[in-house]
Amino acid sequence: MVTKKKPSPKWRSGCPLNASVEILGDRWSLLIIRDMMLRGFRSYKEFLESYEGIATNILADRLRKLMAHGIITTGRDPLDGRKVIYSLTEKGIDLAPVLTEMVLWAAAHEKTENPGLVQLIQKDKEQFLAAARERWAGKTIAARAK
Amino acid sequence: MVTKKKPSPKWRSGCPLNASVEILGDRWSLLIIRDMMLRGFRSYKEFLESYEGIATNILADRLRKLMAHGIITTGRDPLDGRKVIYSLTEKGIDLAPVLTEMVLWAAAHEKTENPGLVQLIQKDKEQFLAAARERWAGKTIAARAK
DNA sequence: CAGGATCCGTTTCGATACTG
DNA sequence: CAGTATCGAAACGGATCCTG
Repeated sequence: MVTKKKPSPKWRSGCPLNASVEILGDRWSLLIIRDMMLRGFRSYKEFLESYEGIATNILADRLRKLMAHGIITTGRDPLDGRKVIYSLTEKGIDLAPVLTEMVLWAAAHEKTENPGLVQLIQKDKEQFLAAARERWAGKTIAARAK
Repeated sequence: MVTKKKPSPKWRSGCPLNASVEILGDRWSLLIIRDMMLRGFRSYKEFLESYEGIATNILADRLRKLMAHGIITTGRDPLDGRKVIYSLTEKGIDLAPVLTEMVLWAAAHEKTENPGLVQLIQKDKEQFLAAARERWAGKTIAARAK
């Protein structure tokens, strides 16, 4: 039989978000970004042991995709050359407002976890974002100094 | 009836977003919400013909899930009793800030589509959100008044 | 005809085992 | 520790069928 090939330019653009939904519309990518941004995770092992229980191949795949999209970078821990660490890029850090709004929405409408963080964000959103940005800016530079 | 066999308590909670990632971390749900919020889509047919090309069973499934999560409701078009229309609930409308931040992020970092809308949002985010909220509040009430 | 439900071949995901 | 290989399970897409 003649097999129809799918070259997979399936996601035609034309409306906002069409391109980014590939990365933002994925559970694991979202959770990895959240864990880096909100919990400070940086290593493969930390993500693996995160209690969502991601599989090793899926984790590797998503890290690869996030790198391909320029949202994270990889490098060696400057303090311990054996360890591989991941860092958010500028583009990744810029997702903080998206994550923040998600957390606020979830807190308002779903049963909320970690009310402390939520209250902190609610109290001063701008300051929280600035702090997150600064914290990550330093780490990114450190990681880039390979 | 269809798949009702989903106990799957796989998603343990403990950190913000864990509960909501099920809906926010799904391509199709995200696109449906976007199409309702930004493009004013309301009917099954409109979603189906949206150029992302969703399959009928997938669309029906996602609409069901969005309803189960209380993000949309269904009802008859008050102007045409034969038509089924979907509306954002309050909870759904509250996703506007999340969508807005996503659009801004995508515009800043991916090749941007529909620059007009993006500029509109950038110019006055708060006013855009207020307008969206008001527009939908009216529609929701109209849809519920039947 | 709009709004789905059902069946089925294909693609992707994910749990586990294994490796440098 | 940081991943790859494998392989069954689930999701997807597409056509078709059903119901009001």
